[in-house]
Order: sequence, then C-alpha cells, then structure tokens
Amino acid sequence: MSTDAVKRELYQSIAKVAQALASGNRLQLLEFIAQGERSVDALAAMTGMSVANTSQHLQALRQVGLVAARKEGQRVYYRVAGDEVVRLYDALRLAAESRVAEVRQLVAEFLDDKAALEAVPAAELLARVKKGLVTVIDVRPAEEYAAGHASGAINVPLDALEDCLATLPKKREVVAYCRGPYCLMSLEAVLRLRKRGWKARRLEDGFPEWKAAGLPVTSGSR
Amino acid sequence: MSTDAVKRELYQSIAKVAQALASGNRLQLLEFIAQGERSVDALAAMTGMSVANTSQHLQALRQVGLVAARKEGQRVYYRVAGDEVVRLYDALRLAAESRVAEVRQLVAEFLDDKAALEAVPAAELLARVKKGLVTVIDVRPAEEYAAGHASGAINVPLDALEDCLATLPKKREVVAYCRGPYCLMSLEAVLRLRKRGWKARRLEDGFPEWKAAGLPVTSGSR
DNA sequence: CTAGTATTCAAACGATCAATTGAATATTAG
DNA sequence: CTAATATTCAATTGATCGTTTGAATACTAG
Repeated sequence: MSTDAVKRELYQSIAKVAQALASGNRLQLLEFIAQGERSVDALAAMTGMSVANTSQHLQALRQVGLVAARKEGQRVYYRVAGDEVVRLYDALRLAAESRVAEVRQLVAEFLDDKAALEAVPAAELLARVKKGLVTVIDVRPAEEYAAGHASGAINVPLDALEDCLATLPKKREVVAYCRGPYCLMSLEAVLRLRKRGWKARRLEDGFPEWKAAGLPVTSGSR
Repeated sequence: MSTDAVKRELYQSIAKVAQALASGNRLQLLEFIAQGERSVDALAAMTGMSVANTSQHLQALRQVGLVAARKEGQRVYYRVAGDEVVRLYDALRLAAESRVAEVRQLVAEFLDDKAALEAVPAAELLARVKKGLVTVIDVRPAEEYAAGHASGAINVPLDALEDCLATLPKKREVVAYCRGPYCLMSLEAVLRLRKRGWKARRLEDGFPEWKAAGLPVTSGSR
C-alpha cells in the first residue's frame, strides 16, 4: 500500500471515532456511562430513548472502542473503555464551549444565574480535603455512589438531602459534586444548603472527570 | 424552554463539533493548519483535494469555531482557533489509537520498524535542553519554521539535511521534530543522521503539540 | 477599465446516518 | 418444558453529508 493511501486510511479511522461522537444522543449516553456501568434499559430510561434505538447507538460507540460491554444474566452492562475516553469527551466539550457562541449561550441559559455560585476546581478541593477544611458530599443516587465515588465523600442523594442535614457539620464548608458540569444536581444541592445556612459550593466537574484525572476513588462500600 | 429541551440542544451543539471532525479530509486539513496559517490553495495542494472541496471543508471547520480565517489581499488564511483545538485533536487521536485495533495496525504498518527508534517525550527533551545536553533541530521546510518553532531549535529542512551536517556538533545528541506524530520527516532525519554516525532521536510529538502544551515557542527570525 | 487569480457559492448526485417498527435471540423464573 | 424479560437484528423512511461541476464574487496587476 502506498504511504499516501495508508495515511488516508489512518485519518479515516480517526474520523470514525469522531463520527461516533457526532450525535447528541450518543454524547448523552456516554456521559451517563461515564458515571459507571449501566444496562441498556437503564440508559434508555435515563435518556428517554427507545430501547432499540439506545441499543443501536451503544453499538455505534462500541464499534469504535469508546465503550465496552459485559453480559451478566440477561442484562448487558456498558462501561467506558478507558480514561482517555473521558478525556476526549471533556476536550470536545471544552473546545465546543470556548469556541461556539451557540453553546456558550445555551450554557448560560441553562445555568442561568445559578452559575453565580462559584465552582471549586478539583485540585483546590483535594488540597482543602487534605487539610480537613471541607465536607465533600456526593449528591447522586445511592446506586451511582456505590458504583464509585471520590474517596472521602459521603453520599447525600439530592432526594434525601433534607433527611441528611443532621449529619452535616454546619461549621465546615460543604462541597457538592454530581455527574458532571452539565448536571444540575450539585447546583440544586448547593442552593438548598445555602438557604438553610450552610456554607456550600459545588465542584467544577463531576465524578467522571475526577476519576479520569487519577484522583482518589473508592468503590463499593458506603 | 424546558430544561430537557435545553439539555438536548446543548448536546446537539457539542455533537456538531464532533461532526466537523468526522471526516478524514478535515482532520488532515486541521493537522496542516495546526502547523501555522495556511491559504486555501496551499491546503488544497498539500492534501490533493480540489480547491472548491477544500474551501467547503474549511468552512465546515470554521462554522463550529475550530479554525478561524483572515483575509489578506486575495488570499484567505486559515489558522486554528486556539490551543484547545489541538488538545481536542490529540485527545481524539489518542482515544482512537488506544482503542481501535484498526488504527493500531495502520500505525504499525505506517511506521513499520522505523518505530523502533525511541521517541523522546516533550518533558524529557525540555529538561535535557536546559542542561545543554542536546541539539534540537526542526526538520520542517523553512517557511513553516519561520511561522513558529520550538525555542532554541535550529532549522534543518529535511531537503537540506546533508548540507547542514557541518553545523551540527557530533558530540551532542540530536533530537529532531516535525509536524506531528504521523509525520515521517523527523524519522527520516533520524535515520539519515544515524547512518552518518550521529546520535539522534525524534521528539514524540510535533510542533503543534509542543505549542499547545505551552512550551517555549519562537516566531519569525531564524 | 480588463485580464487573471483566489475563493466561495449553488445545484446535483450517490452514499451514509437516525429513528421507528416488528421480529429474532438469549436468558431466567416457574 | 413455557412464559416473560432484556437485548439485538433487519428493514424502512426521511434527512444529512461529501464530492464534483460550473458559475459568481473579490481582489490585484497592468
């Protein structure tokens, strides 16, 4: 094969990966999968897509190696193929945010003035955790927390926030995180905590970014 | 607008950026543009595409904000919109390489056993440069060197390698870099230098990655 | 102004993609 | 074994993408 032909095929192969990301539905699936393993029907329910359609999109992602699947019983569980997939997703999101006016406007509209709540960068949070200055809460549902969470974070599902208030020291600042930068759960949690007198902020990113950055993660027990 | 609808549009907007990358031709264009500003006809000549087709693909890239254009005289020069674009391209390439068997095989075939020449990571090179242990050469054509190059690198175009040998100290190791990981110029240079008794290696990445990583860059003079 | 060059636009074709539908397969419960 | 569930497959339709072609626009040189 000529060098030129090889080169063309090489670019074409990389383009296939980009093509797999070129669908809002698949990006949404990927973001959910980045939280942890998920079955097809769970993903279909989360995204509101039909099961057949979900399955088809998942296979598109699997075909280019962005996600991997594991069969257990009658369910098939999908997971991201590796950390570099999350990094790719984030690089894509960042490039889109910083350059496409349309996205910036949508993000602004989406976050409204809630964005006024300053977000804590991961590095800063880690440093403050080590000094024992903050309480970190994971506001995702219990199952997602069980599948994996930032080490040291305690699970306070958004639904049960009010019930858990007693366990949160009011003196220390609380930092909440959730699924990712486009997930509103941590914002909601921060708003509700502040209303009740806590000092609260949200983590800039979510769990997948935390994990992909190689920061400490715990799986399983609560 | 409902939160759900906003979210869907948000993902759709990000998907548009991925869609712009989902074409081998556009990826190739982007890689050339990452070297420095280029006019439409220059890019058409480099890629072997028709001018009209090149123009159309460039506009696809521009529409999503990955590249920007500047008109000077009767020419339009395209450049990458920012460092995060190079980072996105690299994240895409890395994800494709690490996960798609097809790409790995193509890369292997492309580089053949030439890949046996160990590549120097950028960080290591920088450290060795500071200690004065190595001579860094930029083997790209003079125009590309003039448009921007790693600080301290001297221009030894591949075409003129043999003419420049006298200026290269034989005692110090030589590290060559070129356009990027898929560019063979630095490999070629290393092979030729080694044949003549130099100690030579190539940089792992190329100039765009060097620049995007925030490493020292010089423009203009030679 | 005219001729020439660089770039973009517009229309047209075939190829590929997304979503829906209904059926097929594989596994578990009983 | 049968019934039920989870997932995938296959076929269809409408929409979008990539390339080519030829013309239109914008600028420069003379």
